Amino acid sequence: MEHKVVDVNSPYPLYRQVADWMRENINAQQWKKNQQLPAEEDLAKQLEVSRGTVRKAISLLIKEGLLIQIQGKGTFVAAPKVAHPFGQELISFAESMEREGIDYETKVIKQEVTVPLLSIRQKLEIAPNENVLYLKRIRYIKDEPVILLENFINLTLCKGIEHSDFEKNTLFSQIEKFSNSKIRHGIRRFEARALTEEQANLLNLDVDMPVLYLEQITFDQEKRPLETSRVWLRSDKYVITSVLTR
Amino acid sequence: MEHKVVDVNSPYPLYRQVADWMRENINAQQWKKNQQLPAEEDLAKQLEVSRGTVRKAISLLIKEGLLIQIQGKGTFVAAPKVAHPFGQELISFAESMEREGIDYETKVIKQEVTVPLLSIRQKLEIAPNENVLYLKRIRYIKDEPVILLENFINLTLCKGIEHSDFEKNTLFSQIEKFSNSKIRHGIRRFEARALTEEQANLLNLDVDMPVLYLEQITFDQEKRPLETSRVWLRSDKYVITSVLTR
DNA sequence: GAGTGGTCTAGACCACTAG
DNA sequence: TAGTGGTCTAGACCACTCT
Repeated sequence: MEHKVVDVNSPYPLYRQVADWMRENINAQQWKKNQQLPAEEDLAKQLEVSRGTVRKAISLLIKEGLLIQIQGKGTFVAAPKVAHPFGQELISFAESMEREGIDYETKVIKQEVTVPLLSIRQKLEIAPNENVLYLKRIRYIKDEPVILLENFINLTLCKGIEHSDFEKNTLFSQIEKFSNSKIRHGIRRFEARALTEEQANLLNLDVDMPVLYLEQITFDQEKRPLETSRVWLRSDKYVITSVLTR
Repeated sequence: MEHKVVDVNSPYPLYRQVADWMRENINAQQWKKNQQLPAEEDLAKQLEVSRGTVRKAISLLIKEGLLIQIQGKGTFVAAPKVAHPFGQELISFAESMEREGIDYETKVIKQEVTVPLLSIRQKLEIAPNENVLYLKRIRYIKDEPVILLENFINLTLCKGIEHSDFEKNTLFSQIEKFSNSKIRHGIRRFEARALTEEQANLLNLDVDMPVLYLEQITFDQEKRPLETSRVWLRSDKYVITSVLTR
């Protein structure tokens, strides 16, 4: 064997290292569609971890829609590739596109420190005099506008973030850097919306074209709201799929 | 103590029994919002199960959005009640409404055995001569139409289901009964759509009102497609929320 | 330092699938 | 019957939070 898959000295937990290794095997077609994986016990022996650790890694990839398990038969690479593993894992659009290997560009339309409206203050649980960073961006795929994003970032928790370059860095990475905490969970709410004229222009769509609209609040490990955002998605260009289990 | 929470002779796994007991405690306000739960170790001792079983139960309720865990602090009842725990668990609209205690009615508009179009056949992986049950229903909440559903059910796998009464029974329950298998996972795809005139009439909306549209395929434990459906949701009346973790 | 959740192990037995 | 995943246990140690 070339080199060990898992490294006990890594800052990442073993099950995450195992999952990353498996995801690589799938992406690189080492493990092909519908192919059966080695038994959990065998993988555990090969990687020199316990079966529980292998199972935890597998369960992550099942959530992502990459693997399927059938009792008595085995573990298999899932056939349909999921466009965006949306409903399960808190993942930014940037992270999702990077994981899928999609090239995209981000254009910042507005970036300013401001005092937000009540509805935003309530979501961020801040006082009337506290500032937020307002960010308005467009994401392009193949030079076509696909996502329009408005973010309101809690400046009390993310001091200094207002000077970041959001065309080069993702919002999540900057939030984790400046808030000195970890993004842990989020709430997303889906709706269908019509576009305003300005938004339609930005997304290169007709005004009465329906788009997927979602509102999101992102929290840190202490359940403090770091950010809230509104997102308009061209569902003709960017599909949101979710794999659910029972 | 009145009686044991878990029963080793039950057909349900222990972690599910523990999760059900916890959900009951939350619903009955025995455990109130933001309240801290006993430590995992204490719960395990009290319920006479291992800590791993308690952790598995807790992780289920975290997926449902009912609990929150913070390392070093504890496990807490989540504050915001989620409208529809959508993105995580494969759950039918009927099940979700029942769990939330929402009263609803179902009206069957059409129920017929038919040979479907190619796109449906592909989703259900059936031959050109195989029949499906086509079902068109509307769900009402407080006498207002909220959800329009079209289902195509694999009749090869669910023989006899075409005579069921779908105003009295949920689709999932009938599928599991007639297919003699268990629904295990599903794929959902979100879009925004405008309504046709007929659909607008059925949902009591204007034609150009955007609605949330979703397509779904439901599979059994062997990954065979049992059903595919198209759903139109009035997002002004029925909110889809999802709690995500990282 | 005490208390909490997060990770990991080694081993056991059960339930389901297939030959 | 052999091979697979599903469940469960008991115990260990680590990382984080709070005082």
